[in-house]
Amino acid sequence: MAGVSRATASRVFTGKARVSDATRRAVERAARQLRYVPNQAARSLVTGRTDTVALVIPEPVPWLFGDPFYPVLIRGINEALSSHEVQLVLLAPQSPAERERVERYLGRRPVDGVLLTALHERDPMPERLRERGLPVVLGGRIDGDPRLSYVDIDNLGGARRATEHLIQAGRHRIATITGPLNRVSALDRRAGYRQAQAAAGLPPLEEEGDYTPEAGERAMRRLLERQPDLDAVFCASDPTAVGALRALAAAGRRVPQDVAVVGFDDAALAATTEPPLTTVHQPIQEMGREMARLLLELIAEPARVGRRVTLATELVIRASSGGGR
Amino acid sequence: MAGVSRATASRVFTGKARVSDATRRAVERAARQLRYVPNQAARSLVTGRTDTVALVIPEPVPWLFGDPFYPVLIRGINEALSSHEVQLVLLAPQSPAERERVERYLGRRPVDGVLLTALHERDPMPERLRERGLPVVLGGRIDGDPRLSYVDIDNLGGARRATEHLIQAGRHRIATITGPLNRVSALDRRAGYRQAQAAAGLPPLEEEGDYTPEAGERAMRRLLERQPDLDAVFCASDPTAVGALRALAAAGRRVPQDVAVVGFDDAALAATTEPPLTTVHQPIQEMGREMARLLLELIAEPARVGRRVTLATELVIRASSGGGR
DNA sequence: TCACCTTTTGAGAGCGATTTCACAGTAGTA
DNA sequence: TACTACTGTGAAATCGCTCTCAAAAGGTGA
Repeated sequence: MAGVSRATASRVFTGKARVSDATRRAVERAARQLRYVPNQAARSLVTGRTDTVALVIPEPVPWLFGDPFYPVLIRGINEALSSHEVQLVLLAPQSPAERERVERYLGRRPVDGVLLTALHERDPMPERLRERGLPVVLGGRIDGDPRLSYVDIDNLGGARRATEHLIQAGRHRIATITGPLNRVSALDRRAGYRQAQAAAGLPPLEEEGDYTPEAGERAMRRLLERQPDLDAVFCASDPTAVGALRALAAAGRRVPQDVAVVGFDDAALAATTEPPLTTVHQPIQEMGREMARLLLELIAEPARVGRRVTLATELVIRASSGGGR
Repeated sequence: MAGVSRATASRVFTGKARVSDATRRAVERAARQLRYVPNQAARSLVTGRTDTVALVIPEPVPWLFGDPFYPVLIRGINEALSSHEVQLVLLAPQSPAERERVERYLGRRPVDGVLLTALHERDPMPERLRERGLPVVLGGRIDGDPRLSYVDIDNLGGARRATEHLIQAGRHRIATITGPLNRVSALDRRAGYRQAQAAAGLPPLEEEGDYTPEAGERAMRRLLERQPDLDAVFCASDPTAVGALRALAAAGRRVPQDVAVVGFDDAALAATTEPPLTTVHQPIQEMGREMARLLLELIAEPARVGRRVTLATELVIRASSGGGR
């Protein structure tokens, strides 16, 4: 319709090669009239690229409690992707069967690369995908093949500084409510707590939670039974801290006068608790950006060895820990 | 490697044609050794199918407040999809620019069909996608081209019954806090409230919210100023009702003795408010199932005319409305 | 005007699968 | 034994695009 060969038309749509202005316009006009859009499958077949990357969120339950973790992460990812005309798709398997289906699906290479988050400690999925030749970047550290790239938050350092903050505020009977201990992030946060306690010569006092307020509340009650005179608690997540605050209120303890509380996440809800929550800020959007950057690198240069990035956390001091250091 | 032609190997992987048991096993063994997986792009090119459908969630902000709306919807969708070996991918554009990119992307037909939710009243996206020949099913009614298929919740009927319930409980000064009025669902719920009020000869008393607790709290305060002696409020969502409860508590009103409260959604949080919330249950998982079913039909038979399904809602009576009818 | 260089364009191969069509075997029937 | 009817398999076309290579067109300077 534009009076040119398929080759030239293709040049207009891919935009790489030079085409004279006149023909470009003719082709574009024809395309508009015909409502023509290049077929993705045919294009992928020859280029070997789909210009799509997947974010796999194998989280069965809550999209993180009322807190915009994924929206922020996604915004960061899209930020890095947008300049490359790469589309992000989400895969959210809600059961083990669906996880397997997602893995089979990804094996057929409908995407150029995969971002994985919310992994458990020894999840085999990333390694299997990498073996199939798919570029993979993890959100969150995992102890495994050193060829796997990841972007992590400095959970250990953040937890250590949070605990140190409590120690410097004069607290001496500091407990912790951990996250689910099959998650590396939970282990790292506990390790940070332990380091700080050990350095100050204080004994650890721990109860396991699972990052939810309900578990946090139960764990706090158990801690109060075990050690009624505790004067501080480091919670491995902000929702956990919310639960702990509830349990403390129910037990008649004042925060921060009787018990200081520190959380982790700097979720939106941290600023709105009563009292406002001292917590560890994690740069979620930057994490997304960095994950996407690494993945694009890996796609461009698949032979590349695994790269690891750890992003710094920052202590945000509010009223729940008894104020500034 | 299996000593057969590509044609036969293909027959094994597609599974449609008959292949002798011996060759099937030989091909499968070879595939396993070679780690061979059919390439999706090449397959799509010839079959014209991608065995993928997209769920587009153009929601910029909260993935619905701490409430698993999308996980439940997704579970329903996957339920209907799983028997057809069709993979669901999510597209979550977080800005107008990203929405456009998603639309361009879908135009290249990387999916067989599209599910759309959380639309505003006059959103042009579904119509544009349908024009491009993409099968589309909407989650939630939209007034537009009758060729568009949708699955809706009976918002009007649910709201009407909720209001009637308040009237039958002897309330006579019943207000409503609506949702964002650019959403069809919010308009329908308001219409249901109005119908019930008009039928009982009661005047409407309305404030606009946006389905969030914050807006609900503000709206409730405004209502109390406008009509201090109101004795009931119908809230267009459960989070809205949570906000309203906060405002009522702050104003010293007892629920349900002074003011009866009814919500809409039957979100998880409805059962845990103080007092537990009377609300309108919507069958989210069934909605997802039905959306996927309609879409699969449409993919199989694209010429099909638009189909509309409305799912019934159900009033769940708890303490916040003063008990049983 | 001619030789030479640069830009623009077209012909055709090829990406990796599926699928049609025809042809061997193999078995069943007369 | 000959004929028919299936089954199972392979050869080759095809899907819609991109990209290499070579030729045509357009410019430049002598």
